[in-house]
Amino acid sequence: MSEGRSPQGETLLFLTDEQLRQGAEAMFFAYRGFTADPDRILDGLSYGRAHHRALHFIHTAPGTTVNNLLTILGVTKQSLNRVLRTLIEDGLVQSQVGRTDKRERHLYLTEAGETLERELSDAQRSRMRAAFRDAGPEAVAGFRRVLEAMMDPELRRQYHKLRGGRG
Amino acid sequence: MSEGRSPQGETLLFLTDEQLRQGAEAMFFAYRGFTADPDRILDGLSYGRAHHRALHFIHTAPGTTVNNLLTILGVTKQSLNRVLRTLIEDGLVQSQVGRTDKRERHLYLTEAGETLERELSDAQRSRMRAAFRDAGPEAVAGFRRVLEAMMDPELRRQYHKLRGGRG
DNA sequence: CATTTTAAGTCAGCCTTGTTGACATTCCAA
DNA sequence: TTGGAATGTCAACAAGGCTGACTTAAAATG
Repeated sequence: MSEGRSPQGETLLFLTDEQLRQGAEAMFFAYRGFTADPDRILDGLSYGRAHHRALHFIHTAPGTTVNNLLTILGVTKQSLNRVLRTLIEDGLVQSQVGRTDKRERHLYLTEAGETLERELSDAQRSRMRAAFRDAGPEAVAGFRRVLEAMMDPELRRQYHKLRGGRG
Repeated sequence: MSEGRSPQGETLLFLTDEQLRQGAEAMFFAYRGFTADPDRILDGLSYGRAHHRALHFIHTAPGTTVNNLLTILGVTKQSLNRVLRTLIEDGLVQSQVGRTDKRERHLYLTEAGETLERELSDAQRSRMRAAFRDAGPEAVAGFRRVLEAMMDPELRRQYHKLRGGRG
């Protein structure tokens, strides 16, 4: 498809409504694939996708506060609390009172939490690895560029913050 | 397959666990953006994301049967039926008994249905258009290549079937 | 010091959207 | 004529969102 050599003069075929519609459907179908493998694992346990997301981001940002996690996940504290409570009860997540500000709780994965997080992430990554490999490095770069441009500015900020120093 | 200049010798940095994790987070944040605009419109009406999906795919594949739509959406007939019933009651979707096989129902958008579908899709597309434009045609091609590689084979088949003749 | 604000947690109730299971109807096809 | 497929419907349930109201503790601020 259009290898845009000429930003001005070209037909911009990739911006037609039909192309955009196709892109939307690709997002829909791909997201299903993206969540399918960890979902299968979670089905066996008494957890859902919400638990996976919490584990994922606590792993990524260990010591994060509850408030910070709320912002990242984009849910209410009541929703998150329901998930977090079971994870803490089950010994997958540890909540630690803040040292400088004792109102805050800092969240960490326990060893068991890390183990489950790894199992879920491995399942998810193996599909992504195959997709990335099939598509090649340049496609992956484009993939990321488009996804990033699609985010809300506030979420993009969060995204960069998470990857800061690691990316 | 891999575009790479040096399939063997290169570091394959884009396949490290950290890079894959970053890709997963990009998917998560971008999908939020992807659904945000139509969701805002739906909030006002008494509809949800499920209604949007039904409208979208009936628009894309007019005359589709219920069973076909079930496969595409990946939900149970009971779930779809609940959504479909309200759309039909509200005069957005028309269900037509099949001519050759009278068990089947063929689904079409009414004029009102087309109007709402367009409103929702326009909202979604305007963000995608901006993202595509920002990222450029080559990035968009990569974006689509990766998404397609991420789909379940059965869904990829559905995806191609939908775009057949149009894509 | 008194007051206000912030962080977190909790309770109750509601909605959407997914699920199973059971069952009826209609109609094609062997 | 009978079996099976496609559809529709009813009931019940679960996950995971939401709002609103309220408490506790601690920090920040006047």
